[in-house]
Amino acid sequence: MSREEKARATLDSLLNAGCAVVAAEGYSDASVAKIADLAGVAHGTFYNYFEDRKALFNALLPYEGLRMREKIEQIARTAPPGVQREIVRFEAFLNYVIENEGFYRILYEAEIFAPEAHREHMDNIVNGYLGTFRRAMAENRIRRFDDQQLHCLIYQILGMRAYAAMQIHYAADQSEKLRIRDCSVEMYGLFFGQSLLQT
Amino acid sequence: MSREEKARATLDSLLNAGCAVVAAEGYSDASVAKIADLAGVAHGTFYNYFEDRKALFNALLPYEGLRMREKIEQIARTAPPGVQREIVRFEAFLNYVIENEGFYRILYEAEIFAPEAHREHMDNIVNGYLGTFRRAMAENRIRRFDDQQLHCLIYQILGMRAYAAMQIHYAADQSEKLRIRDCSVEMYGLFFGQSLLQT
Amino acid sequence: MSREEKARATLDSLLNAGCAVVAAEGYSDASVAKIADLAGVAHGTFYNYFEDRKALFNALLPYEGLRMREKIEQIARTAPPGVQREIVRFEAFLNYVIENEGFYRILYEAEIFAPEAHREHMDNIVNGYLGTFRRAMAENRIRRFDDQQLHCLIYQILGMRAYAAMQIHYAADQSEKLRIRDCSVEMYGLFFGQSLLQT
Amino acid sequence: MSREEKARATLDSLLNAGCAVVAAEGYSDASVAKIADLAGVAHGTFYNYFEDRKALFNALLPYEGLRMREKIEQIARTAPPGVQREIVRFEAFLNYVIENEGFYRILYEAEIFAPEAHREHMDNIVNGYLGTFRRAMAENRIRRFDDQQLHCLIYQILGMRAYAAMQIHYAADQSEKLRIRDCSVEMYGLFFGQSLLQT
DNA sequence: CATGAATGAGAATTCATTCAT
DNA sequence: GATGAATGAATTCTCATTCAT
Repeated sequence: MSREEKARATLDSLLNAGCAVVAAEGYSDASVAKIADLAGVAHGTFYNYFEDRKALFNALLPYEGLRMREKIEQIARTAPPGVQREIVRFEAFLNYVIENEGFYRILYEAEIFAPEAHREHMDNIVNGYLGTFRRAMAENRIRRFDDQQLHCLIYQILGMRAYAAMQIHYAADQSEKLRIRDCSVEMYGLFFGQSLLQT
Repeated sequence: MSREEKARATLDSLLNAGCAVVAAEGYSDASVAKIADLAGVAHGTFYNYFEDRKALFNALLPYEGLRMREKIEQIARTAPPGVQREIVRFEAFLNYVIENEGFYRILYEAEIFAPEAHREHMDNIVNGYLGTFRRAMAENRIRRFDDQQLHCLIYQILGMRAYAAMQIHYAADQSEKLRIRDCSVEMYGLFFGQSLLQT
Repeated sequence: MSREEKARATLDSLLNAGCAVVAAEGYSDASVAKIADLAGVAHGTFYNYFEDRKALFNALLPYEGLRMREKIEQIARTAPPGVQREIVRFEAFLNYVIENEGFYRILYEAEIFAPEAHREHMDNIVNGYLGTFRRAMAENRIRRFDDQQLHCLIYQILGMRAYAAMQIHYAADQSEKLRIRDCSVEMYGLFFGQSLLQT
Repeated sequence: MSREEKARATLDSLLNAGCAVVAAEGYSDASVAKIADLAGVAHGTFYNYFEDRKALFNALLPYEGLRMREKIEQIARTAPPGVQREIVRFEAFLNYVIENEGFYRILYEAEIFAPEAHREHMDNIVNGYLGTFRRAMAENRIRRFDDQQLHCLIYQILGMRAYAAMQIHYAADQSEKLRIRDCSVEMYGLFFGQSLLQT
């Protein structure tokens, strides 16, 4: 391995260790010592890669969040555009949460412990939806909304999926998670489908 | 003041100080020292009233959350039962968040820092909605759902209002908060109204 | 011991330990850990008495410096006022340095590590001299100087005694220290006596 | 550039960077990292030129101190030997301090952070004065002193100029610095001139 | 020689909690 | 029951130095 490759590997170790520790114990208990230990590097090495603890925290959500968004979009593209695709997107999100147990904490504690990253993550997602909705409006697939309305709409959509994820997260076992997922998708379709159609 | 009254006054001081400090700085930075100082008692006194720091945290949400729920229901009761009332409830919640700036933190950080209280708070609210919806179904005011569906529905409703609150919380100024509130209520009505009616 | 007395005793322990450690190793190597250990208290206790490490450093010079100034003035008062007394004062200072080995570091490193305290210490001493010289001028015991001149004069006097102290501090052994002291006093008299007299 | 020239250039970079950083932040905060960065070399390169951090510190004072002594002597040679020349020397020193703001720290913190270099610097200066005074005595320009007396005399002279420099260093602005300089020279002449003449 | 990532000992500081008064 | 000094484990972060490339 070249020097550069090694550095990249160390950075990845730290990011992965960061994710693992935060997933397991939350940001609050994710000490630099634990993360460095798990990454297999000296404590000081941490600070060669991150300004401080907060900097790692702010790097976690982009690192994991991008992975999630890509996975979801990849699946979403298999569905026909429009309401149908949005429902697939919702389901894909819930599946991601089910399959990546720890992601829930990384994402939902970020508002508190990695506010910059959280804001950016939110903005990214909101912007993605803005584009989707504007296209849909342009093509007359949904009714018209002004920008303010679109923003409020999107936040409420995000709230639905966030709280569906919460419900799943706190479910007792795997089969309950799956049941909640299916039922949430159904309810989401109910809410979502009828409300946005042309009148 | 009798001994008992004095004790109750001290307890209240601590709870109020706890709310104030958490509202201002978040649970994470709400040290026992700060809370005791603000309450005007010695640090040691804190432990005569709470097992430990976590115990106070878990007491905060019931203390403030009840106040909120009462305020909201009081307003909700002025509206005719059914979809209309639920929309009023939603608006009342957003108004509460606007008027009680610090409450947002007490509530939304509780999932992390006061998980027991948060769970109970959620259960209380969910149960409230369960009753409301069951009555509405019994009276044929809304379509029928089974229990699983009701739970999922309610979580999504809570998600909407939580994220509308988030949007308001991060709004730049008061007038923007009010605009978001009004627009969110409108969107909520859109989602909510059409989806639940009898088909 | 009452609670208050105990607190005072702890504070004294810390101040004395601070002096001892700084005297032995210099401010630079005087860690809070070493000082607390020597004082026989927990590390955290240190911070019940001092804002931070710098605060202790700034407390050291007043603590020791006052002791020195009192000792010197007590001796100086035994001499007749005027040039004679000033020479006694100079000698008393050198004796203090000889007898209080560690004081040299506390005093001369303070310019770097406890700048506020050093500034105040200097001002105190300068003001003391200002008074002395103004009285002497008023009584026609020395020639006249304006304020600017007095300040410059005093700084040079302080430089003499500081560097005489330095010479003593680095002397190989006790007898050499004493020789340097006596000789410095003699030279000081030479410089000092002739220059200030009325012309 | 030959290999040797390049090495010399790197060494100079490090020495100049060392001076700059110490002048700006003091020895205490002059980390190897800052110095190497400013010199434009890798951290590891530092250790090809200096055993350790202390070694650089001990190199700084000779590097800058020599420059100062040469400058001063060059000016001093323009004055007639004797008391007159010594006063010019004193003034030249104060001017050097005024013109080389950062030098004050390099010089006066050296006693603590570069004790070997400081000792040598002092010895060099003391020896310079010893020669001067011995010549002056041989030529009957000043009264006679034995070696011990000469040493004490010289230390007190050095003290005067050091503290005059301190007074200047802490002066509020440039014009005050100049006033203090002029007044200090005057007072120095008073002390110095009358005391050393033949009696 | 130059590089710069890795090291790890050690520094300052915080704070929940205890307990003698 | 109230007090507040004492505790000490834990945390974040720094930096001189090393050494494989």
